[in-house]
Amino acid sequence: MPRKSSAADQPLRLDNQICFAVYSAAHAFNRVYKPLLDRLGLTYPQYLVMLVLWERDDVPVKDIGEKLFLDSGTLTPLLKRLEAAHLVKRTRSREDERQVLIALTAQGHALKDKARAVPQSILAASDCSVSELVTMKDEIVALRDRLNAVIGE
Amino acid sequence: MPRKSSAADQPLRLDNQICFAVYSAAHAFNRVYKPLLDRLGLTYPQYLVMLVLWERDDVPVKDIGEKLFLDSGTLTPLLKRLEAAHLVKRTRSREDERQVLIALTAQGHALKDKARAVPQSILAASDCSVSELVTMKDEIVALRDRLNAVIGE
DNA sequence: TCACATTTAATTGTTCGCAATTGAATGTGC
DNA sequence: GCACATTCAATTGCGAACAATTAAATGTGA
Repeated sequence: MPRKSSAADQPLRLDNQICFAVYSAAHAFNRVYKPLLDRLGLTYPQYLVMLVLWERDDVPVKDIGEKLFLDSGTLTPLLKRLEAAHLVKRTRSREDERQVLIALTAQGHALKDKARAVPQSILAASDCSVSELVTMKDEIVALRDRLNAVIGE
Repeated sequence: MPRKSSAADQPLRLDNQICFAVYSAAHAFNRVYKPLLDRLGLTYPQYLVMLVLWERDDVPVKDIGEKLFLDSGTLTPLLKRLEAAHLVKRTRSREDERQVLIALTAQGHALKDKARAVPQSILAASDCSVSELVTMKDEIVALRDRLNAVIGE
């Protein structure tokens, strides 16, 4: 027999869960990005790595991982694919042979100009004012940082 | 030579992108959920499927996919793993042989009680009032729905 | 110096997520 | 009734994401 929906079930309802809101919004973003990034020959995580490198070049894998909250298990194969696409170069550091430094190639640098169109398209798709998005972004980042703080315990 | 940071670069800065806020928050949630869901023997996407089924049982794969924004390529293997864990049963519909109906087993139903502890722990980890979370959730859902509307064009 | 811990990438194995394709079942227009 | 399109799940292949392990380089303490 079907059970009656009870007040005790409310916290378990899908629509009440902020995590699902975030999870499904992340996928929605991914789907909006897909056609834009296809033109650049990048996946979304690859695009994030390129964003990091466009800000600062010649950094160890670890630094990229800290900025994106990703580990080497994710980044190593991703960076190898970027290298195969001639966008980055991977070289062992002279000072510390454990580190692999990631540097942009000329092609990698050049891609930045093509990438400038992307945030504009995303803004349009969001159908939202910049100030609203900035407020939301800050709230989500604050939540993320509180969650990450709990993990480190 | 290193290029000077310019105003034109601002939209490309990682910290300015709401999509990265959402993306990284989703991963942070995942990491907080991990130890909680390990006790239930579920991954996070599996947990989402169970949330759907706890609300309504005996539904075709497609219905689950519409609620979670996932397709059969993701759900079919996931549901087979849930079946292997004796939490659901997959049977072809009599009325429409194309459909596979997903029903909870007794174990699957029983797991709901153990799952009630999860949202409480997440709320605690969020370190945030319920009303704040509800507001954020509604904003994020609204954004997600606008993004999804663009995709369907 | 030498044993030991720490740091850093790489590797392996499992699970998502999705595009593209396949194949069977169903619905439709004529 | 029959060709045709549509619907639905399954499959295949690729790219994340992460846990756990490995291996090499570096740092530290006695």
